[in-house]
Amino acid sequence: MTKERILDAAEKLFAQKGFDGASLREITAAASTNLASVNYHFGSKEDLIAAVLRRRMRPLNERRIALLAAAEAAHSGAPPPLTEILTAFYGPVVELIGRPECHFQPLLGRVFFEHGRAWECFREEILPVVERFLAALRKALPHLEPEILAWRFQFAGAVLGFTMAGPRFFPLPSSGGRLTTDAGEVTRRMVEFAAAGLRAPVHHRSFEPCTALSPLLS
Amino acid sequence: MTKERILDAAEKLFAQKGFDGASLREITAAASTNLASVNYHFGSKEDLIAAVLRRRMRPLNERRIALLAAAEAAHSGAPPPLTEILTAFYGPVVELIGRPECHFQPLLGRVFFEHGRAWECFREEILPVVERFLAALRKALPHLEPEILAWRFQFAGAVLGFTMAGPRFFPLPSSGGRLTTDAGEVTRRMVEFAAAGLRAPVHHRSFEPCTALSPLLS
DNA sequence: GTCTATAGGGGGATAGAC
DNA sequence: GTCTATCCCCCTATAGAC
Repeated sequence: MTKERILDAAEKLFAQKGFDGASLREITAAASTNLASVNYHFGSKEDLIAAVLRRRMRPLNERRIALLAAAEAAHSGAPPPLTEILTAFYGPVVELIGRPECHFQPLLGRVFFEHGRAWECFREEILPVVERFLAALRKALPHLEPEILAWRFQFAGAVLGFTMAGPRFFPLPSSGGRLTTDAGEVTRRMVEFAAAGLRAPVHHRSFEPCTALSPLLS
Repeated sequence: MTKERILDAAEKLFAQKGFDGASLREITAAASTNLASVNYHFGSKEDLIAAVLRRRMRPLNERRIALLAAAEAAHSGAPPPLTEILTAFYGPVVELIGRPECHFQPLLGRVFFEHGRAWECFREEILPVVERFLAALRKALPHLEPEILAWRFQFAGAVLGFTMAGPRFFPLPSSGGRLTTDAGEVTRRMVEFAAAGLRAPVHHRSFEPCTALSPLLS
């Protein structure tokens, strides 16, 4: 199917060069078709971007919700452990690493910095998921102020978004070369980091002693 | 100075529209000058991007190193607490929020997804800082395997990069509207999240029970 | 140092044949 | 559905006057 080939090529090139950086010309060339086919099948470049995002996000988000519901059901009413909630959120994305034909992961980080159709589409797709997971987290962490929980879930999302762009600080000379890309391993590391972060004690107004740094904290 | 006006306009427009999305035409128009002045002062668009990044990153990174050194000195040899190390890393960036003429923060997230000169320049500037902070963290967390520490510091960087793009999941209906943008408050929340994440217990191979999710973890 | 003018290429969109 | 050809716009870079 031409439509699928265009989506595949667009996903790959958008991931490599960004939404602005990849032209319809190179996308259609990579898909072994012509410029006009994009407008025939999708209408415009912006609509193509939205289609690329939606194709992956819809099943992804359904799986997230299903995993969360399964975790909740397994604990029959009691809130599931943070690790399970976070695994339901991260896991379906990290799984994509194992699919060589899928180049969606870097887009997941990029959309955060977009302002047009790409962001609107992503926001539409992700908002119900965020609401659903925030509700589960509120039950698991009832002592946390909603605003602090909201910040911390944003942080947890950041961990995912950046990790999916590839570990770009590394390899450093001092980190001894490559980092693992095993999906289960990566998920575990993100989950243990974010779970601890979500559970962190809340410091109101100050956590002394930060003597040398106090001017920073007003 | 024309050169400064170009840098200011470029920073603002790059932050709003991305490096590809902002054209030299609109940048020079915003800077009340002409196209040719960019090539006169900087050489090319890529060189302008590098100049925009370096102008902010150099003092920023010097301040990070100085704050870390001060924290280490204040503890006379003993490793400083994680909160101080992280405050030295985050603080100088978050401080920029208070400077309305500075639009550098979103760029800090964007560069992670770039592949050309922008990334090379960012990498050059950030690598010594990463090495320096990793060394400090190794002393503060000597039990952590270097590879796990490297991943976790990457996560800590992700928290910063995404937060500087603005809390884009929010405001959600359920989060009750706006989140604070107070610099000290934001720093504290990032620091407490990341400090807990860095200190998290390490789960090798599995953290049961994740019954409903076990297929995810291979 | 600053400008105008233009070269030269590449972009998205579309008309119209097949 | 698919293609070629083309329109028209905007891009970066540069030459050359002042």
